[in-house]
Amino acid sequence: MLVIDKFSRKPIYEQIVEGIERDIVMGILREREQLPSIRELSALLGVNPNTIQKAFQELDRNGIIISGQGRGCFVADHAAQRVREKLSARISEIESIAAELARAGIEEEKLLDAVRRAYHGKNNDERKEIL
Amino acid sequence: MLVIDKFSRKPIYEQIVEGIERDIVMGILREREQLPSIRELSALLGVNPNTIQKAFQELDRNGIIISGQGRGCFVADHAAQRVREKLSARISEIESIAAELARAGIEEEKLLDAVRRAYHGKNNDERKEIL
Amino acid sequence: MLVIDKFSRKPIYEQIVEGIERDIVMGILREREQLPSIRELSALLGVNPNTIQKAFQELDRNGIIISGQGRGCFVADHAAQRVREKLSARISEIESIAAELARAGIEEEKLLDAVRRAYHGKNNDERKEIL
Amino acid sequence: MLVIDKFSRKPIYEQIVEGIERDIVMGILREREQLPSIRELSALLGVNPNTIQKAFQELDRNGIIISGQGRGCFVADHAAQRVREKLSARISEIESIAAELARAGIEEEKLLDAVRRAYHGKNNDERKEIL
DNA sequence: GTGGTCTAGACCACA
DNA sequence: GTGGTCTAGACCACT
Repeated sequence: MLVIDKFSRKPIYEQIVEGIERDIVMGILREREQLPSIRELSALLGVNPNTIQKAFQELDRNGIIISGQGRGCFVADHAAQRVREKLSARISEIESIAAELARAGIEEEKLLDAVRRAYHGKNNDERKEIL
Repeated sequence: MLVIDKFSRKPIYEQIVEGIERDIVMGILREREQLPSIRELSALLGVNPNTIQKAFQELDRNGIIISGQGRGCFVADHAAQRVREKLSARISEIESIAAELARAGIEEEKLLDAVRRAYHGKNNDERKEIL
Repeated sequence: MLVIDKFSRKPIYEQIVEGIERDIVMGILREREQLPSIRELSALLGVNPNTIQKAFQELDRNGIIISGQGRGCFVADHAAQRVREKLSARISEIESIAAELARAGIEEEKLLDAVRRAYHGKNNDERKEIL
Repeated sequence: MLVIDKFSRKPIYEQIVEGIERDIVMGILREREQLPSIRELSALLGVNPNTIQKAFQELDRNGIIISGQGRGCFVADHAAQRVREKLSARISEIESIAAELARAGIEEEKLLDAVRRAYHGKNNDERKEIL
């Protein structure tokens, strides 16, 4: 859980943000639960504390965690809900890629299949039967 | 044709690459046709020549244009085809975003609708994200 | 009386200070009355004793409580009066915020309304900013 | 214009954010105008580039400036408007202070006067006749 | 112990 | 040249 790839083009702090959001949305991290401290995570991931701090700051800013001096960081109330909203915004990303492909003459069915594969493919995790 | 937005998040050279690819795939630029020179484009778009240069390099590297030294740049044979192949690769991008949203519990129908909107909706303006 | 919110942005010791001041000014705590001991309060609020200690120090420093060693803490004479003076100082805080908003072109009436709402409105819950 | 106080309790980066916002709302910085580069400001203010960067990042995040690699930072379209909205949010700050003072028995008229002073006092800058 | 800010200095991608 | 990320290491306020 929460592995980061130091050589990815995606900034480390973003990987951390997304990793934590993923843990929240999947229920691995529960609301009001305390997160590992910045220094702890820093040691754990082999990443500079400032980098973790930046990730936490971003999460805090978005109301996904609450952090306070001397107290530590906690998953905020309704965090999962907020993450879901944030993810919903990515739908427009799909729409804009699709529009680009549409213009280039790629068949619509191919894209629809890609989406269906993502939802029904073998790669779906065990959460399906939970919901 | 080929407007660039200096205030977009997207790197300028990338906007140029995509703009030219779009023109090729839509038949506005035809195979073996000569492209404007770097200096011309630079003046036309109000963009640093180095930036145009970088875009052309990228297109050359992908076999979409041929840029011999001194003789100017030409649309490569089968360029449209190659662009289409390149774009097809973006389907997997959609699939991976879809997988992420699936994991977060976003409904499949929302994504399918986004794709359909892109194909059948009016006003498919790719520059939406530019702000 | 005196609930603290561990998830608030406001430091816990500050919440305690303000809570006690509020109780004094509202007559819930009377002058010369003894306050609960640090250990008691600590247990009661689920808060680190050092934090209570810090809050009491602050109150002592401002002459609002008297904390002799070992004998416990007592509400000081004229405590309510001092709290009121301290609060009056916050009027200048309002003035400086108002000046800032004035400079930005916010309408005066909006601020006057905010004040009137605070005095005449229902449901004046200070803990609004807590999230 | 844009002086910072290194010894203030308010973080330097916040002072910079507010200073720039103030300049925007007062029309000193106009929309689409380029800001000084991070390194320039850094030298100018005697502050570490990272600190400036943090301030700019915050402004960017709020859509008040737009910054892009290699391009520099620019005041965003509708920046002044956004700043004004952000400031409007501070009215609730006034309301919550007012509520606190109301509870303590401070007279309403004192607060109203404070607001009026801010709007009609001698401290008002020259922008009054401009609007 | 915790998180938050700041500095110094490096490296990268973009124009 | 520009902004963006990361590291190392310091100091502060809060628990």
